Amino acid sequence: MNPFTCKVIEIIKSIPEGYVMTYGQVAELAGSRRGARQVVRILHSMSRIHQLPWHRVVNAKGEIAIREDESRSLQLLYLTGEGIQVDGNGRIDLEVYRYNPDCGDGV
DNA sequence: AGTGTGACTTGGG
DNA sequence: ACCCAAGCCACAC
Repeated sequence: MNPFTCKVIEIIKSIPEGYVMTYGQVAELAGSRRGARQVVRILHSMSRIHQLPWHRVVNAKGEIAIREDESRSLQLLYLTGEGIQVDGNGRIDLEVYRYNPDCGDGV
């Protein structure tokens, strides 16, 4: 397993309850700004194995990235269950719920 | 080996 | 605010 994958997993596991991160954010923290798609693949592949909170990962628009499937409803349920406000289109206020490991605690 | 696709991102109209 | 196009990377056929 390459360090990038490992980092991505660790980062996603570090997302606190009630907060979300974008794919690009995770990828950048893992060391690859262009790795957003790779993050997606890792989530798809490892979420079940590593029990990752995949529902706390959204796209840059702050919207639930997944297509219209059961999983999307499940993610919506998880997010709202953690206290995150999601609108009818599955959109989230990134300015409010975005988690910054580098600044979220110190600032 | 080449082509197509995706739970993405950013920039421009 | 919304829609469209181009860029990127890894995997599947």
